[in-house]
Amino acid sequence: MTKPTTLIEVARIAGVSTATVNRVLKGVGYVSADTRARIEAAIKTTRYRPNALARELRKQRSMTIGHVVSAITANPFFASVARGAEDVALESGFRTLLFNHNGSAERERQGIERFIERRVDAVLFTVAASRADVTMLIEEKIPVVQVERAATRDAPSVTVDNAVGALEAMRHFITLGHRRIALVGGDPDQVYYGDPLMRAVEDERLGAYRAGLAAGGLSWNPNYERLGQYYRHEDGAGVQGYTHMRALLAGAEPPTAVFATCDILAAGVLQAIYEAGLRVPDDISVIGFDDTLAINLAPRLTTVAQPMEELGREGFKLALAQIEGDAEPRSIRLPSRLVRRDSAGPVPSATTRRKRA
Amino acid sequence: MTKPTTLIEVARIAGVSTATVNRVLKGVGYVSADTRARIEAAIKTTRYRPNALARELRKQRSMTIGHVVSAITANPFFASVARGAEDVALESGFRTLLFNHNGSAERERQGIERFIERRVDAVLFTVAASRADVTMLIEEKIPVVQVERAATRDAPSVTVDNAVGALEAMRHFITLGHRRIALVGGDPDQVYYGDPLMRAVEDERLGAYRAGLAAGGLSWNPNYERLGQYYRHEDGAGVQGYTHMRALLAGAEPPTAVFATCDILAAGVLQAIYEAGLRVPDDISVIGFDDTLAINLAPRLTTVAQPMEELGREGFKLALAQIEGDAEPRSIRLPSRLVRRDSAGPVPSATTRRKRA
DNA sequence: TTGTACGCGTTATCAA
DNA sequence: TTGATAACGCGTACAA
Repeated sequence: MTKPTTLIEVARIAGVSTATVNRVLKGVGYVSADTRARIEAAIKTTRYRPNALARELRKQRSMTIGHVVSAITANPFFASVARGAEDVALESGFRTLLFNHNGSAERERQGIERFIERRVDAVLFTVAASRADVTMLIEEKIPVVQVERAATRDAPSVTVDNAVGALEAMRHFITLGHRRIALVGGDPDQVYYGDPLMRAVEDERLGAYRAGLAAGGLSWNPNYERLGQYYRHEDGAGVQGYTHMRALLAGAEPPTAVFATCDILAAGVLQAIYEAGLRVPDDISVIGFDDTLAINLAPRLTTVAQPMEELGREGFKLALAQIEGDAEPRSIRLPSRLVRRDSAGPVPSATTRRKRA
Repeated sequence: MTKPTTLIEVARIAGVSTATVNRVLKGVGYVSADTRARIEAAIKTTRYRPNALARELRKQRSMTIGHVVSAITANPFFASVARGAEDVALESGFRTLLFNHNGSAERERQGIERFIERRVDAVLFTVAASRADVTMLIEEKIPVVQVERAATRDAPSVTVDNAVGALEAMRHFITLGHRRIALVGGDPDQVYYGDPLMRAVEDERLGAYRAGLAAGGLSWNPNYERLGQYYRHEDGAGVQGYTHMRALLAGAEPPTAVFATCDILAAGVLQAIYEAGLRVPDDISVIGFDDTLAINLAPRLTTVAQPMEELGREGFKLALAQIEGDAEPRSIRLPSRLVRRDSAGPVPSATTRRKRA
């Protein structure tokens, strides 16, 4: 509350000009050892702290990047991406301003508005709620980077090759002898209103499931494909996966393997299996996606990991490149990969299954 | 990159002074309908955005509060608290600047340093890494609020009454007929170096366990009390609970109920039980603490919930009260409460147990 | 080697 | 009803 000391005050105490104080502060230019000592003493005794607001106003550079995320509480994925971005930003002397839009385009708009007023040097979208918000920033000439999903091709993005890891998962199932493989996943048509760009994530995962089936010589069974939302913001997470799995178990020929395209869905799948008194992977194998909840589930979930922190780190780097005017910032694509843990095992033999029944 | 329009420019275009523009911007004072229209037109065509940096410098009020958290990725608890604080801050026109210290006092120090330079109006600590950082801010006359744990009595805090919910959990176990109840929890002596204030959380939970035992007429069994860290920042979460539960199961008389004082520990407990081929709650009942992972585990975990978002909200309110100079900001204490789901059931009868063995 | 002085964009006081 | 003008705290070009 008592106002902090200013540079002017330090100068007055040391009996020099602000320019000289600034020289010792920045460590540039010539300063006699004598005056330097006096100034340093003054800085110490007054506990002087530079005012970042004034500096940023003067330099026209806020050293801040805004990071819009869906909702840090809805999916640990976002927390990890945010942390990756924060870490690398800090190293470059930047701070990140985090903002949760919680799925609301209106709220996102307000957040962006404040980012602009705050004169952030760039904005990261770890999934924009609305494409309009992204394009608005582009029009304002503010560097933008889209992480995980791109809403427009007019700004660079760092996305994940979802297919590579998903195909690995499918191959794993098939190698283990599974022939009745179900999918519990996000519906490209429902997620983000089926936007042609945003749905790429779901298209890739779903595509890999189907391609994996074909590659294994298995035919596609519509009853084994359960598509919907990942989770709803209102109710608790997991319910979607649970519901899908219940339906699958109630079907004529339940699958022996389930590929859930999100760990939160996988958690629900495990709950339904548990409730049915079945064991994983003895009766049914499960593979998830993301590697968020995976390590905490029982059994420890085999899952397709996304490089979450790296997404954040690369996102920041792309932003920095634009801030510094580097020519043509390109988009980046990172791989996903299968992490084998304990939820995927050999298909139960007919005898095993009979014994258990 | 092209610099944004300034108020001066708007004034020039509208052919008035900055003072007049400011009047219409703020909606105060007298402005003729005619000039108002001209000014509004100028604002619209130039897409003018006020510069928050300049405003804050001038007003000596950053409308920003810093929020130091342990690590938003280590425990979803922190993400929820952060979100609660952000939500209510936004409503009051404040923004929050989030900072993860990741358990490092040194990193926390740097974060604080930047908060000060940024002239944040207050700082929230959702668990400080070092008491020194809290006291430093107090000396700088910057309002501080401690959330979940207090490192010093010299600043207000919003904490949780851990005992009330924990006792409820113990009573629940006892009502269900359990007599062999184990604890898997944080060790007051290890957590935060056994600091007398910081360990209050663990003291309360552990105390409630013992008190609950006594209240149920049960004797305390040292073999049933497994204390340690919650999780380590390096390796994956959950391992601690898993290890503890393995030991418990290997003992002579395994417990029929386990109270884990953190959902992450509970997740590990469930993993060990699952691996042993036992069922929850049929063979063993489990209750967790926090209500973070709970909803996603199998079976859905009965747990003692902390009002996480409310912790954040109240934390901000306490900070705001200090900023506005309200007399004597008091500390606040919120209740915890048992949330019954599917992981706690009646103690298995001797016959049931024999049949299953 | 050191100092002067202006500008960054707002807010707000005081005159007109 | 409107306008000049002085801060806010820092950085820096230029002068001394």
